[in-house]
Amino acid sequence: MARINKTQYVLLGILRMRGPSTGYEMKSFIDESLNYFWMENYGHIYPVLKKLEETGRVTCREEANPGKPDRKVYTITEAGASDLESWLSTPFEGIIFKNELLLRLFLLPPDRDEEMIRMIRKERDHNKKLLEEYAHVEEHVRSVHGKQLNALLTLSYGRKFSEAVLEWCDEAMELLKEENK
Amino acid sequence: MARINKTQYVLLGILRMRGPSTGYEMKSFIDESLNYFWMENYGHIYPVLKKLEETGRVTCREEANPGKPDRKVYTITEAGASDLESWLSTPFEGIIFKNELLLRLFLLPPDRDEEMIRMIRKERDHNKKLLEEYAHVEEHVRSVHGKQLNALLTLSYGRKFSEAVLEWCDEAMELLKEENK
DNA sequence: GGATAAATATATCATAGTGATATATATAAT
DNA sequence: ATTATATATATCACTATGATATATTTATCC
Repeated sequence: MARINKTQYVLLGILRMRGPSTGYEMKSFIDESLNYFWMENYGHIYPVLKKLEETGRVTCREEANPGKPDRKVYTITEAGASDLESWLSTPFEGIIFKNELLLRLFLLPPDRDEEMIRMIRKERDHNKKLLEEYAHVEEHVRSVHGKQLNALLTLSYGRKFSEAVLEWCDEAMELLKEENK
Repeated sequence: MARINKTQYVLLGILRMRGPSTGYEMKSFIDESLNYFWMENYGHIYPVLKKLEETGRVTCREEANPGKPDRKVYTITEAGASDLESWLSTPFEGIIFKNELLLRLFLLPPDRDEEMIRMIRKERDHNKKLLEEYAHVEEHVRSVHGKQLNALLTLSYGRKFSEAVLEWCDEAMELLKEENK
């Protein structure tokens, strides 16, 4: 199974959703909206945009932008839209998941419980903060977009996940404390 | 912040934990034990092993292995162990998380609820299966290793996560059904 | 007022990481 | 008898990441 470049579909999807945009605008949008479950960076966005143009899936018009680099405004073509649709209809792969906390806990030799506890506590704090953020974002989404189902679904996923992590942290700490009695 | 190659620490950690091993054995171990939160592949393991040897963090002895390629058995050196320790004491980054399901839900235009439901159902089934697997593995870990805290902690993380996903799937389906009434 | 940071906008580079594939043989399962 | 799996190494092309370079305007801080 050939590995496929998903960035191209992210960009096509955003162009379809938001209309003509620059690479910079799309990156900002990704950072705001997809950040909890997907990320992209310029080092990938610009080359992919170039390739999308070469293969006729987007068109580009340059706009003068006094003092700053010219804006390259991309628009999705019909070929691009149909390409996006056909990708959307393929079966998808699961979640790519690399958890450095679990890796470190696993690699740490026995009798290093203090370090474990320190790491777990950090993770706990982090997820507490995330949950607060989600609450704010959800409020914002509900007020601004009416019922933006997609956004709400992805948000609730993030919330469920962080809640699960919090529970796990508490249980893990309990286990470690018990062990040290 | 320079990006660092984590594979090297995974390999050093495994060598410290399991003693002298070949690349193949370490890959098998990763697939069995870390698979739920970390993965590595040969395309990275072999080059990194070579580099670890060049930088004196492992030693290598070749063993004849009639009919098959020579086994290259790697052993962690003191330099390697201290390098591992110093990495273990650095602050760690969060979870790398790329969720293709959420991406697709987000990119799908409105009024495509059937497709959404299909995707969510698939995710639900997948996590149901995972939970069953975890139950078996946990039994095995508890019986074989006595109280292997690390393994139990990572397992319970996986369980919590899948449970959260199941809950989310059910809620998401409810939301979608309500919307279509 | 002057310095600093952030926003706008493009792009490239080296390195990290992935999936497929090549090579070769023994053994186990169908 | 055939096929799949396990053992064992290694490379390749491509994807993805983080840092950095360039250049200007605008906003913020002391």
